[in-house]
Amino acid sequence: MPEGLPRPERLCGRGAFNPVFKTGKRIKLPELTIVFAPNHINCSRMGISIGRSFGGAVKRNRAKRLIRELFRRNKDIFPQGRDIVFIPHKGWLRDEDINLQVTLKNVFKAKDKCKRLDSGDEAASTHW
RNA sequence: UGGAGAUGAACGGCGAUCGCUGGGCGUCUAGCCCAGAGGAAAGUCCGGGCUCCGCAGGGCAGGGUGGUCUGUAACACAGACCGGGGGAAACUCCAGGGAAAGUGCCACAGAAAAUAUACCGCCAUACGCUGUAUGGUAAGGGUGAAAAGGUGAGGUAAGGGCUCACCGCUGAAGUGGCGACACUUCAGGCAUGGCAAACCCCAUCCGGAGCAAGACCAAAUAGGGAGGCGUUUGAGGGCGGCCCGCCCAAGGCCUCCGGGUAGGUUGCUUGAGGCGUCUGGCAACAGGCGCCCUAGAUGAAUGACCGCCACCCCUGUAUCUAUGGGGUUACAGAACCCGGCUUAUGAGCAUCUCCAUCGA
RNA sequence: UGGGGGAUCGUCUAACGGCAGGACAGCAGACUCUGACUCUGCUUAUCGGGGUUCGAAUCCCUGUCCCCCAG
Repeated sequence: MPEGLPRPERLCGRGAFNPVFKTGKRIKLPELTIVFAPNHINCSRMGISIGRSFGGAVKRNRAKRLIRELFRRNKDIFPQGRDIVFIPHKGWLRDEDINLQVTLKNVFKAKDKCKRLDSGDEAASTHW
């Protein structure tokens, strides 16, 4: 799988973000919240929503870069054909992101299992 | 060597891999090459450029500035100087015009808070017997943040610029300086208590909005829209608020087909640019010559990881030094562009100045 | 990004440059057999830092935070 992240694989504009927020499922982790919805395209797209309350411009850019890097390096963990939005929480960025990678792996593995068993998206969000 | 003050520059370097943004080349796709955050990019507190409002008119209102001169595109900025405060000095701080144009305020306390006045006092006179009345006085006490020149001497019933000397103040003249102002002489005999960051007066400056300005392309939706000419009348509208003044302008005629939302393109980075040098100037700065091109995103690019060197920190061995581990630091991220100001900041570096000590 | 407004007890609010007041809340006491109501008393505040002034919540400068508008 290529490790690039060109513009078609990112969410741009309010028109791309709003359907995800309206119809998407949410997974809440202590570090961040993940919202995802199916998009009817082959590849999956990602976006980051981060408000002013997270910190200054340096902190926000830092968080965005780290999340983008994580997504780009580990595309195979994430499900295909989804729009995924990451919302980092306030106290993040104090620790390293190694833990986050592992937890994300676990999350989506569990989700795949549930999907196979229940053949639905609903089961994943309850545990996390 | 120690302490203090002022100013300036810069915050790792090289290489490899995977990514992002812009530009160029290319068979326009694969790919290759080049470039890619700061001194504050921040706050948005001032001043400009640029764009539109037709031109950016006059007065009033409103707002800014406030020692002088100079610099500048302009400034609330900078430089030099003047005056005052601080410091032993280098140096530093000051919204630093006008209180005799007018209005207002000065709580409590105090006799009195600004045309002066008199609580305790002091003195004189009268009555009277240790007080009362009248008059004089403002030196002393007391109040207050502030009490109507200060100190000393003479004088006086007691006192008082009442008189004198010095200081301060005010006015006039002269000299020096572009000027703020300084100095000298003479006169007045003390008059203008403070607050203008209270209203205000004086001088001077300011048209409004802002790149989401503005220009262009253009799905959807509605059916009209746009441009030009022109007369009577002057409705209505526009020119930051009001008035004046100015302009557009209904109905008419002619010409044309567009309109403008979602979205896109542009504005968008060559500029009051930077560096070096010479000349003028005390300086800020200006001028001449030469060289250079140095981010341009739009859910918003500058990241991750590895190696070597450099620097810093820590622990043990060790004490010239070597080895091991960790870190690349603080504040912080361009959003039309400049000049400032303010604020946030870690460890240092360089230059100059002053003081103290030691040495020659 | 640009433009405008604001910050006062725990909460809502008032103030002429001169002792920061009121209501609710809290605490204590009184009343009551007890509680509620009522009464009395107390506690608690001018967003931070400078300046002007004798004196600042108020005037000026500067920072922090919040709200609104344009899109």
